[in-house]
Amino acid sequence: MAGAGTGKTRTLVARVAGLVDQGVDPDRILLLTFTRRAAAEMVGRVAATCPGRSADRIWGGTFHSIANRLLRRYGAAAGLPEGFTVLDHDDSTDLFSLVRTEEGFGQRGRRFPRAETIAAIYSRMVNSRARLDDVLTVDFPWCADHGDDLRTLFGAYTEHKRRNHVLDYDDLLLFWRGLTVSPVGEALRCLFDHVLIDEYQDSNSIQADIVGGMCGPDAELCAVGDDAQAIYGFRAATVANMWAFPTTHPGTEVIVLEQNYRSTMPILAVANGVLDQQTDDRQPVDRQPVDAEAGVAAGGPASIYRKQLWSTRRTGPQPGLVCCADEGEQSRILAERILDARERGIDLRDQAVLFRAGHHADGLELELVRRDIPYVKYGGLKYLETAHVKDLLSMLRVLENPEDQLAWHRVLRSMDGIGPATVARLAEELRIAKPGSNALARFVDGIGRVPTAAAEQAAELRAALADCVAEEIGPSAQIDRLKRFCDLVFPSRYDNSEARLADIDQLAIGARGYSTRSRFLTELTLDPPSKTGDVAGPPHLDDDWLTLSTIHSAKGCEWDAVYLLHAADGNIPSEMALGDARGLAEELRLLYVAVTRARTELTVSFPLRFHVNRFATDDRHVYAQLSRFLEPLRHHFAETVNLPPDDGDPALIVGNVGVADEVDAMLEALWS
DNA sequence: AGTAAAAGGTTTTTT
DNA sequence: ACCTTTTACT
Repeated sequence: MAGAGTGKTRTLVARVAGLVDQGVDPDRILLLTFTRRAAAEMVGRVAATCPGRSADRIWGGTFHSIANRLLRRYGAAAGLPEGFTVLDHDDSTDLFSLVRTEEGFGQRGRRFPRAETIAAIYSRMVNSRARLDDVLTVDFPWCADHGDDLRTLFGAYTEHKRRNHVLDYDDLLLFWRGLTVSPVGEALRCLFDHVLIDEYQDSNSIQADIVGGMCGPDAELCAVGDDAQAIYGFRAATVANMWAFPTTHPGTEVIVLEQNYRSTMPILAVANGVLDQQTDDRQPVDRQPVDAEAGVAAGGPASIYRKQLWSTRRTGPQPGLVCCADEGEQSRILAERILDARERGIDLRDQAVLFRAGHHADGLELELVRRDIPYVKYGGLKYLETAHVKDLLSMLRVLENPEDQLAWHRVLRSMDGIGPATVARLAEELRIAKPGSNALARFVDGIGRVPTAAAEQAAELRAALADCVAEEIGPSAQIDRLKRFCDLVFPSRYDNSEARLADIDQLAIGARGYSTRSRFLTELTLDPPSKTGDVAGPPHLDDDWLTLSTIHSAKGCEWDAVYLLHAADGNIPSEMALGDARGLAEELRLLYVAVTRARTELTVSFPLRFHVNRFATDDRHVYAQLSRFLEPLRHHFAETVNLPPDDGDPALIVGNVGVADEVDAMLEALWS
């Protein structure tokens, strides 16, 4: 049980390294982390600590990637072929979309939830193991009318997946859990002597079952987490796993870490002040002061410690609070402060700007570009999610698995004059999804009639696929070859086709590091690059760049100087969380995560004026106030107020003097 | 019958 | 800015 910055990761790494040093076979250690990046880093650190012990053979990864590995090996017991395909989030959304049209929803004059929403409802239901009706009333009340249609849809979706031997992200966990309670379970439990889990507060109940199901009677289990940093409730993660741990696993020893090795006391004062506002009373709070030295408590029934972070870094700059007139002002002031910090010797790489939602950084990005300040943004729209990249990946997937219906649909649909109806006919003629029909060879051979508008494009596609089938050329060259088809198709499909074609070149460069197409594709679905341009390695930026990140993506990271943007009520806490106590509590923890990322300098800013909704074409705005969580902590901050001088642009309102009428009369005179 | 263009709506956060 | 639905056009 470890507070922010108290060395969770270090502890896990040290423990694993210790085990390996004692001669434990690395193969028999399972290390579950929240991201694959974290896994790679930790395994790397262990390997560095004990060289020559093949520490890189540890089973390290996310629940999903380990599930993937185990199911490839033991999936036969669950009726899975070795070569099953994994659907990433977008694929399952596409599949919902496909099934939805097949089932003919939305054609009855009433509006139906968007495919993305349907996928979200489904995933929420599965991961929280709640009944559909409850999920709808609690989390998606605006879709409650469509309960029955959704039932039909979910059935069709599942059938589709099973028939085509594909698994979505949720299935990976469900099948893994299924294996642990099946006759194969015993074999799985024999694989590992040690199971370790990072960020346990963000696991869901299925994952908790898996953890339990993987531990044989002699296995040693070690979980690390901070209940105050639980920020994935929207994904059905539950801190209850952590609280219940001592009960679920009798004989548990609870160790509490409270000393922070990261931040100065002035920053921790804010963090502690945020934490003090936790009111969630489902949370059993054990107020007894914990002896930081001994740090050990009996593992009684779920007990939790209200942590007070402390540090030996007693002094440091006072955190700043900046109140700005509007977003433009906020961007300007922050850019200046960032440059100033760099002057004072804090590299851009040691600074980060954090925000609640991806689009909160839009204004700042403009300002950074204008001032030539290099930055990398984490979160927000991902490179892989852009339409044209998905187009190209679909072509690779067709080559890899000619029975991949989703990929075929996307590829065929991209040509001119081909819509849903023609795609359906082509799928029939090519016998896609009929095992053994080899739709790819049939297509290359010229089977499948296309409308004249698509004739030239289809010919090029057939040729390109034929050139890539043999795989005598690597994935990068295949992408180059397929791009010639894109050259024909993109101009009519996208309005900025040049930029998109350039992206394809980037993708080809990124693929150079992979020996086979299959490796390239698997890597991309299980570990989608988290920042734009990640596929192609660091973009040609200067060596030094600033980090922009959502608070969620910043978990586990730290910087010397941290700026928190848009800290207005309605953003933090998000307007959508105001409804219930659970959501509000999570927003508070989110703020806690944000402020504890800072080592030395912390700046919080909020604009007084912000727009009502992000799609707005008008200029409707409201006047904002500081986040309710920070209001009681104002005395911890050095406050600056930046309001525009009063002389600028006074809103002079006089009555309507009929200018429009005059203009209209003048215009009409031109034709009447 | 089927595609393409235009109109109308849209709940953050992400493995 | 994107997705879904409706309408217009071939």
